[in-house]
Amino acid sequence: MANKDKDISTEEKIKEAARVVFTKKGFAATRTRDIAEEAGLNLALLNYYFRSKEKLFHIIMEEKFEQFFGMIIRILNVAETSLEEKVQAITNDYIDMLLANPDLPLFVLSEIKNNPIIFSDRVSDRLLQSTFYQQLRAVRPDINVFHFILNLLSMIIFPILAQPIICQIEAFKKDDFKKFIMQRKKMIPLWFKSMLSTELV
Amino acid sequence: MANKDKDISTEEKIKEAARVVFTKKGFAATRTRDIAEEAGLNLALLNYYFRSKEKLFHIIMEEKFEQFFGMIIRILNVAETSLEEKVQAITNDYIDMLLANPDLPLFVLSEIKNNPIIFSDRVSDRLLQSTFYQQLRAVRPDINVFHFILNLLSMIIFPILAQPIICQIEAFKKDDFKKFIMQRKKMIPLWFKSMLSTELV
DNA sequence: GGCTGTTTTAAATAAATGATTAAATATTAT
DNA sequence: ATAATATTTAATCATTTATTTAAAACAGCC
Repeated sequence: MANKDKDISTEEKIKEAARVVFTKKGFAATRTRDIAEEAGLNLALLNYYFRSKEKLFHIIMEEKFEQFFGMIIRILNVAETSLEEKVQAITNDYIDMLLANPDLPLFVLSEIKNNPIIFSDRVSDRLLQSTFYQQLRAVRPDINVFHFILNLLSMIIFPILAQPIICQIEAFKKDDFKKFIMQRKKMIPLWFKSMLSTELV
Repeated sequence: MANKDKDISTEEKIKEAARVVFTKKGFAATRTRDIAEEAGLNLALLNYYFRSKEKLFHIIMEEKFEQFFGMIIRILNVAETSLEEKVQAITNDYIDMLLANPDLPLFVLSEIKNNPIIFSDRVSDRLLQSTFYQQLRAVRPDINVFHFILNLLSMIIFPILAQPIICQIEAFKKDDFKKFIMQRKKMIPLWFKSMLSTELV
């Protein structure tokens, strides 16, 4: 084998370019030439290192799915933390992650819709067996607590999805958007708590 | 001019097929052949009636943007209704519309992101000048009430976006998803009210 | 029926794009 | 240093796909 440094370097350059372009434009809209250009490399190298556009895409997609779901699952499954602590942790860490990866949610939602494979690691099951889920059920045995999980994720993720719309509002420039989202770090846990104790008439 | 009925019929057949395919797959992933096939018509007719794939797409896109934003803007601008009534109306009507058009939100978000044009009718400005916005400010002058608008839309729209994920959960079959969303019609207004009266520490 | 303009069709064209090849260059091992 | 191996490049191929064309089918009208 040749120089390991260089091997990793070009292969990783391609993957990094693929991450950027695929998550920004999705599978169908990205051309292999876009990735090669983003990486500053010859087009043929994509097929040399990864056999095809599809194979490269699958690698990136799996990575991104793990990035999207992994953090949620891990936090919700911690046994020692309280409900409030989990909400706080999700809100904080997930907002930070999404601000650093604003293309991630739309990418994941789009590609799952195009190709609703059964998740290899059964994300959904792990969610339903999480300690968070059990803790919620203990507080609100009267309703399907999946509503609350969805509300929490909605309030965190949707504003990121809507960023291109929100940023067209006069009052919002690039910087303001980040500030606006950061404000939510404090408020979402409070709102969540209020919702959780809302009586259904 | 020849038979008007037939003119409208084929032209409308193409538009209807284009609505279905474009909203399901987005611009890049749909081939003109897909639309022709969906319409049951010869491929060349697309270019005969509409000059190009792009021109046809723009027509559908404008339609869909109006469908997505129009109802919100109209309800939020009614002068006579109370805050509670507006929340109730948005929740009810918008959930119904989205259940009938589940591909709409992802389509709109994707295409706006690809091409963040300034909206011709200034959706964002109309939102900031709506009576709903003023009513919210009257109740909560202490914080940026755009947070509340976003929370409301998040809780309504995000579950539809996440349907392909949600429906992989064992407990959710197609029918259950609709029931689940319908339950939210009653709860979202109550949750919203709770959030609105949440004190920030 | 025959003329006129419109609509539809099948086939041709041209551009875009994923993939391959063969030669050139660089790296490693002997 | 030299052979062997691995990587990179430019050019090309093959396929897909949007668009055009030219002729056929059709409708309305005198």
